[in-house]
Amino acid sequence: MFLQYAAMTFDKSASAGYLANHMARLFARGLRARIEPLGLTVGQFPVMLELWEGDGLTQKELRVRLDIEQATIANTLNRMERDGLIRRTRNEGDARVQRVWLTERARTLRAPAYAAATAQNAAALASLTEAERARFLHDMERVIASMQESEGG
Amino acid sequence: MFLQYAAMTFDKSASAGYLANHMARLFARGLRARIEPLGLTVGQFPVMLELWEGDGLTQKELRVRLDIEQATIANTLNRMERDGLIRRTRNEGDARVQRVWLTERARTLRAPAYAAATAQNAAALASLTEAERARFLHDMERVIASMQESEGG
DNA sequence: TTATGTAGCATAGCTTGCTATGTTTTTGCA
DNA sequence: TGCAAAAACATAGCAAGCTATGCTACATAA
Repeated sequence: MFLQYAAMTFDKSASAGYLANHMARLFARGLRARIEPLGLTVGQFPVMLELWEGDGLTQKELRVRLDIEQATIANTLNRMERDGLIRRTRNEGDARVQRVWLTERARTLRAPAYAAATAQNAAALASLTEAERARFLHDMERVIASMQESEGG
Repeated sequence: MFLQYAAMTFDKSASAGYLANHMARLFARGLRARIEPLGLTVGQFPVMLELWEGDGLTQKELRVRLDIEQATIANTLNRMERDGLIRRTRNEGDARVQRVWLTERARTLRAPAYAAATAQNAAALASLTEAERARFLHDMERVIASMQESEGG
């Protein structure tokens, strides 16, 4: 009886995938509201994080570091170039490769963007203690690692 | 010095929002691969979970339960009707309201869809103990609740 | 050297999320 | 009763994710 019951129900609030999706949408909503005044979008944000740490990266380097598909990064870079956040140059020595550079405007956004992301993270983690936050981040990393493994092999 | 350093850097692997987004994308990739043979998509899946528990819900009821925007659920329902998963009827008594009903085909997908979601959750949580999983799900619910609060007020 | 394969990027077309806005029906109040 | 506000849903248009496919440049092997 119990097994049959278990097979016929699915508690969404006990589903990691369901909760992860909901949590990520709420993070995106909050961050979107905070960075919209800066002229940034939530998809551009992770690219900016990489480039603020050091630009001149190739499209492939961004794709690998951010773990997104090649077509996704290509389209995001198109919008970022359109919006005046980046410029792209061809690589000498290998004409297939392009390098991505921040514009001056993009550089000025760094501090307020960090502040926006930090504020959103703080709001999200408000009810957790410092120890619980560290543990929670670590658990997310473990879950990410598990899915990356089951993806690759 | 330390504060200045902290203000000028942003460790993405220490950012809850960054990790939540990455984790949710990996969940979606895995679930997409598992339910694609069933003719279901990741956006339709949460709607199906609600309807399998009892159909005849209104669009507004789905919107509130799933915490997505009205336009999003409207478009998802359009695709589900197109794909033969649901039918919509007008509510007697209030012509503005519609009720959503599963088709026979949609009902047959319940067991294999539950199995797919369960398998994806298991793969994701493989490296966590049973106690850690429970704690992790609970922490996600707390984080979700915090963001919903800061949204509403 | 030439043919074949691979690497890097672009493009087409889809889903799923969002905001903004329009339409119709119902409600509520003067 | 009639009119304004609100409620429920539809639609337009954008961002960001995906798969599939195409193009060009480079590498490699016969």
